[in-house]
Amino acid sequence: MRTRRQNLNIKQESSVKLEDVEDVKQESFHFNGNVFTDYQEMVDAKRKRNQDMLVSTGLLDACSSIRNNVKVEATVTSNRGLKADRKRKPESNLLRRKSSRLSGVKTPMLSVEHESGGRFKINIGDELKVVEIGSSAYMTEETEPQYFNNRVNDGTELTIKNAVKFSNPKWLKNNSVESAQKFVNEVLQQTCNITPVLSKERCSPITVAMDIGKGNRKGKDTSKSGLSSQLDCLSADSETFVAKVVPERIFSVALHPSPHKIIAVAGDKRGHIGFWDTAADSTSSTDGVHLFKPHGGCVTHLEWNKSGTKMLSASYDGGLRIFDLHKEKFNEIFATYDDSEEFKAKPGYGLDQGYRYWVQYACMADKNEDSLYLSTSAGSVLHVDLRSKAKVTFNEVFSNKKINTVSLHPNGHTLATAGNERMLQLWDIRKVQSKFTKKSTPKCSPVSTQIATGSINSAFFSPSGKYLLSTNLGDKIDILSDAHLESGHIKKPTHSIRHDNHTGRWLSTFMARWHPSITNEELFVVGSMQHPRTMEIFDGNQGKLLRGIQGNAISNVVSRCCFHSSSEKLIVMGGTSSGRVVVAQ
DNA sequence: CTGGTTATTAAGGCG
DNA sequence: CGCCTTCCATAACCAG
Repeated sequence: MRTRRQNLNIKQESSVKLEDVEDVKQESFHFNGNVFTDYQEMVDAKRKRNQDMLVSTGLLDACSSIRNNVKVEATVTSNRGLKADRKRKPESNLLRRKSSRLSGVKTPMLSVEHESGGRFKINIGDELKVVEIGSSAYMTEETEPQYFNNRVNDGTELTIKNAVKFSNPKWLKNNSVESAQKFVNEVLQQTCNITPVLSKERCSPITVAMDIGKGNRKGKDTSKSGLSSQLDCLSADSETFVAKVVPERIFSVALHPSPHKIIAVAGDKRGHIGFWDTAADSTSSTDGVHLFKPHGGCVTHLEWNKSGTKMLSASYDGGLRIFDLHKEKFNEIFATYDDSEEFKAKPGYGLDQGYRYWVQYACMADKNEDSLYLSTSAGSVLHVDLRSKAKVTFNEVFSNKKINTVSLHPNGHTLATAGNERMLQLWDIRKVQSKFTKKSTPKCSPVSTQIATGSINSAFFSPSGKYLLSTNLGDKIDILSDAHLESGHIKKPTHSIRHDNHTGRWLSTFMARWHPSITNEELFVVGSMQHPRTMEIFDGNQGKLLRGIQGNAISNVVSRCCFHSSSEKLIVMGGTSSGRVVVAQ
């Protein structure tokens, strides 16, 4: 908006200037019906008009009062969690990129030949010498990725020990491997051995009190219902609610389903996955944080299975892994490869199209780790069924542009895709599947579509299947009711909530996400650009904001959020672009 | 119509 | 504290 206005101003100015140039010849200047012989006089008159306008409309006062009120208190960044070990920082061979232009260095014939994953190949002058520069602080001069797409290994099994060791050494300690091993054995495994009590008490659902959607939450005593009091209680005020869990920007978050322990997981830009046992002994040096690096690129999705024994991780590097806490491995279950001869035996052979092709998103179909849906930057959607012989049961182009998320309706056959083509599309998977097996049928088309005014960051079906929730760059959060029953063009969302989704390129995009439990009220959580930094909880039925969580623990924009699966206690987590995780409970 | 350019965004690191 | 870098984003705009 500001940009547009600025551009407009520039345009107006420049057009005025052109007129002025004309006027110079006649040596008179026109403004507002008056003629000026002196250019400066005309400019002054114009400035006075503008100033009067600002004063008379009260804009100046409003601006200064807003500025005073909005003045953000400097937040103290938490020191909990991962701590950098300066001694371990690689010293001399560290190459940091510096701007030659800004430091006034004359450039020879420089050209960037190729850039990928932060690695540059630069041609210098006539020699065409290829230089690679590691952009990441810990990357040394060793260059060519050892494995396809910079993956951490060739797809063979990945032990806890190695997963820890692949992490950026700057954030590791001497005992990191042992403490991670201990965490898996003593915390994760034991938590999972206790039978969940969730299902038993699910029959007493908490209900939404109708009076809490009215903005400020004053009627505390009138609403005694479980949910509203829980919403009120949610707090992010304590320093113990935040920790640095991964070194870099968080792309994905997940909470372990155990009702006994709150274990938060976050995936970052470089392929790290950090676990945080929020109840860990505060005397421990890492505050219960354990770092692994099973991937070579952004970890775009993390998802636990129902029992909490396995966790799927998906990455831009094209690899999908399952962290199995009993096997104690981060094993690759599927990975894309190009059509090089050496990969012929791999199930993902020939999928990778090289330049600008990557796996954007992957998720389980109904928490089943054998059935996975993937979306790619090229607009294709794949279904990977590990039980089938071919593994890839379809690979179909659904869009001309990148698809950001896929979501399967609980009915098992309606798939929602959303992406940069500004379209939300619903597909009948059964038809796509049959098209893939019998190659005769024509191009498959979506059952229904909804057009958005900007790229769509995400679209998810609610756990009950009633709603479809999408977050788009037209600054809207849209809720569609019974979208899976629609056909053709969906004209209007049931609720359309204005929401600033303009995160820019340094922050992960917002994706509003549902509470995973099926209850009467369907809640969703989303990050926000608001000051002070906020996590927002909405009521999906009403499309209304129920609670904005703020507090000392939230010192950055929380880009990615999720709920704990417990239907008894509300627990929300969020991840920021500095690798910090907030848990509000 | 399309390929190229630029503004925008937040936060950590470094001097 | 102030400046610089980050960079697998998007959108709007502009030139060819």
